[in-house]
Amino acid sequence: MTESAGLLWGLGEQGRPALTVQRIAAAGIGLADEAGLAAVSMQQVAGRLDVTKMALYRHVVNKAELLAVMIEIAVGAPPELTADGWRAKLTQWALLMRETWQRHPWLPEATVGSRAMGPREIGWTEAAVAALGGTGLTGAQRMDAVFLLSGHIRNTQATSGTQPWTRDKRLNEQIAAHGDRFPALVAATDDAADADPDSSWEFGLARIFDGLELLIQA
Amino acid sequence: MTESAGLLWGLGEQGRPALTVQRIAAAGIGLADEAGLAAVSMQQVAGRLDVTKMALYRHVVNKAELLAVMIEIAVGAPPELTADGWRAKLTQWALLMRETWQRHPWLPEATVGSRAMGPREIGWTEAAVAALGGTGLTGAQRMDAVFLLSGHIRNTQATSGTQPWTRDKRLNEQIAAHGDRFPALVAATDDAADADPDSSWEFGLARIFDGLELLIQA
DNA sequence: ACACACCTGTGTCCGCCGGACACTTCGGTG
DNA sequence: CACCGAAGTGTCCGGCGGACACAGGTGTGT
Repeated sequence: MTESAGLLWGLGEQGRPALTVQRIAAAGIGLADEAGLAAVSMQQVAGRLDVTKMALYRHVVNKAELLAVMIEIAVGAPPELTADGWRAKLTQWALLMRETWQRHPWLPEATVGSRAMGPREIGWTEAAVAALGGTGLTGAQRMDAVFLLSGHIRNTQATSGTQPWTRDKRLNEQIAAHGDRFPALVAATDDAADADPDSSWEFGLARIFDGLELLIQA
Repeated sequence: MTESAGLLWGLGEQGRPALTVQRIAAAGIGLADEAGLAAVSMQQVAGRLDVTKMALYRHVVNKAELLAVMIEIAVGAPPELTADGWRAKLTQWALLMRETWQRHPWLPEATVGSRAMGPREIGWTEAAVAALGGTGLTGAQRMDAVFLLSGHIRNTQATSGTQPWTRDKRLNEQIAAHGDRFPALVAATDDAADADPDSSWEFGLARIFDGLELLIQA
């Protein structure tokens, strides 16, 4: 009685809404969205919740687990692919995944290496592999195709996977400065000067799909 | 006189061969090769040279510069592509780059993000772009093609870029445990159980080259 | 011959990191 | 009322990158 009365009365000005894994992960995601993955330290996350860093260790066993929960929450529920045909389905899938990764630019960086994957993350892979269902590809080929595609998505995500020499100012300067040593690069970059900055994404996607189509038709 | 005599006499047991950027970078590379990029700290590198960590800062301005020098030395001189035709040339290029990255498994991890590239590293890109010289592709397309290809190399390099769900034991266990939720994955992995572990590499390479060939012929 | 400047390496200090461990505090139950 | 377990805290540790002042030797101008 007394305690439930206390809870009721306390509800209004409840200063501390009780620490949960969800709230901790949300704080970490917010931090990563704003300041990058490197800014996610136990103290920063704790500070954002007005709590000592050690309090977090009551809810996550270590930083890796916090990261895992952050990823699982940030990727969100896997999509339903409504388009017709594997190519349209995979295009839809790639765009959705790209959107998600653009909303959380630290995701590519955080999802490298061997680690525990949550059900939502696996669900995304499931959706892509399922899209290749009626194509006649073997299981290994379907897995490899999804791997190839998602690798490309990761690589064209600016924050982490990207090769710096696509639109890198410093690189272009260096190429120009030592043009005699890199004639092919000078020619290519001159020609590419006013190209769509998103071209690598669409270019790669088209090549991959064309290559897959050739295999499927054979 | 005295000092040259001292130098001569000292030559035999010259305890300290003088710190240079090359020696420092070599120590860093050795460390990274053996224990991974994470093991490369200023103190560890210094310890390997029997020197205080602060001594290193006389030769490199900060850790990022040390990393840059390590990369430039580790990638080595760019190759001469002797094969005939763009496809054979790029295959040769990809294999050589893959060899280099296998010799230094930390390279993929170290070469992400925006950073200063050295002449040797740029030279590798030059070689690949040059291989696409007579194909009729525009400059932007040649750059995008090389970007796509080298992204695939990075992604299939086990240490960093790889998606864990290719041959990950834990993942396969989880798929099996919750098979009802991931029917397409169950089917695909069952079928792929005894596949070549290197299949993703060759699969992706073939798809990319096929896609490029289609574009070049058009 | 001497003083000076420079170059190389060192010691001390700082703030930040992840994390182990022992503690308080408090609410619910016997 | 006594107890227990859960939640949050404080203290400490080793390691990290790096700023800064300093020591020692060596070459050079006077």
